[in-house]
Amino acid sequence: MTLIHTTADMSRSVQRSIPDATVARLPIYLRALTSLAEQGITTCASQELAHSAGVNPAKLRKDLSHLGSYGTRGVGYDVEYLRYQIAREIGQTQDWDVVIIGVGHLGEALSNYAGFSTRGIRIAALVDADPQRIGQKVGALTVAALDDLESVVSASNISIGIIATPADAAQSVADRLVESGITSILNFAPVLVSVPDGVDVRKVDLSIELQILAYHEQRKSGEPTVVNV
Amino acid sequence: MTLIHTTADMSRSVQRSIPDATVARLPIYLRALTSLAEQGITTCASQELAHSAGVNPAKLRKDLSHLGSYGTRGVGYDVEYLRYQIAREIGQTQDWDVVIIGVGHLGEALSNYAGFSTRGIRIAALVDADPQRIGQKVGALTVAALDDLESVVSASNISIGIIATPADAAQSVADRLVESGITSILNFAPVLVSVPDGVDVRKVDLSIELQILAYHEQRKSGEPTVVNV
DNA sequence: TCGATTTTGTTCTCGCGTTCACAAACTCCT
DNA sequence: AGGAGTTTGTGAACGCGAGAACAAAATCGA
Repeated sequence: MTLIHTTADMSRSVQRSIPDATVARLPIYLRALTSLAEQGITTCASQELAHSAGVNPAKLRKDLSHLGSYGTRGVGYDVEYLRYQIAREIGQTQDWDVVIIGVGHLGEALSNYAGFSTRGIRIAALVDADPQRIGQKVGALTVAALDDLESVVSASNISIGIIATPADAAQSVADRLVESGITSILNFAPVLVSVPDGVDVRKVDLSIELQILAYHEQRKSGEPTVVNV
Repeated sequence: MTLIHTTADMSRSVQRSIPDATVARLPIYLRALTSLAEQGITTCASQELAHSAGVNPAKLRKDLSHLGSYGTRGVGYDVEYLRYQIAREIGQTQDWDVVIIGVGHLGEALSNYAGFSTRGIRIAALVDADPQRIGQKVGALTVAALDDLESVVSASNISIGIIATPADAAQSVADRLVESGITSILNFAPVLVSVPDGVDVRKVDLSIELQILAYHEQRKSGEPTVVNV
């Protein structure tokens, strides 16, 4: 087997820094592989896998090449083996505990979202500032007080925080998450939160997604006249 | 066969094709400008605006230059004027009607989301397949039957569809949206939907966002101790 | 064993987006 | 009026990612 018997050269700096664009696609490949496995398919070529993931075969192969050589030339990829390798790479061999701050409609929807559990995401705690909300049950969880955020985080194995609060509370919540040792944040509040270096923030902005669609919609309906010869 | 039209007429046909990356940031600038206006600020330099939008000043200026020359050298930008110009460009001088398909937890959260109305997004209809859900009220809206999707869309001015169904229903819903004349879709279902050319689909995948964070989290905690084979 | 076939892993090229750096243009002050 | 000080708009350099094309490696058949 051609294992990458790394020469001492690899030990410098970051062993393998996978490009961001690739990292963002690995979960898609993982999902596609899981789907193939459920259909009883044990081997697949980059062609098929790329198609069911909606990407170019060359891009798929280049993405996978960042992880190592897990395919066999002339044959393709072993579905189960590749699935495991990707899962290991993106940390899906373990569960990741998450706290949701802000149990409004969105926070509640997130805590009820069925898709998380099969992808290694576990909602471990809910936190809200509203005294009337505190103590209420959402699914199997009880809403804790925002004041107790730090103790909630440190009492469990939580490593990711989801901000589902109104915009004006987001920065303060982010600060307290960082204070509690959280270094990964998913922010749904429509505001920019600033955090120290070393903390990752991803932002999901529902309004902006729709505004982008509206822009294109306007262009489509607006001026079909100018197109010519 | 892929048909590639002559590129010679590009100079005229697309009068102003704003780069995608810029379009995605215009709503952010708009939000920042609105915030400045609420503070009574009437003029701002690219420096400040860029800071409150979280981008590089040069990038901001280049983005704005795609819309036209709305600034004054030596002075900066008139907040209200620029705000209007961006709003006009991205179609926020009018309201955009949206239909949500799938009134589960997520669909309900979206229909209650307060942030839409101030950004020109109006939830105009809700649709679900579950007979028990049909006829129920969510806010001011009544849930319509999925069977009636086409008539719901054509009876109103709806131009954008939001898919908030389970994954296995998404493609079928997308097909029917396209059939109804919808050309802009926001897809929350964790599956790739394929649509004809001319239809825009944006995808929001909550699991993937968390999986990306988990990947970085793993790298951060995993190996500050480097390999040494 | 050898050639034909298949499919991966990688190299190369191209285009887009980001950022720097600077000229153009505007205001203010003397 | 003219120079000093600002700030925009844009040309140019750079880096990253996408996709095409090809060499390397594995299987299969004679």
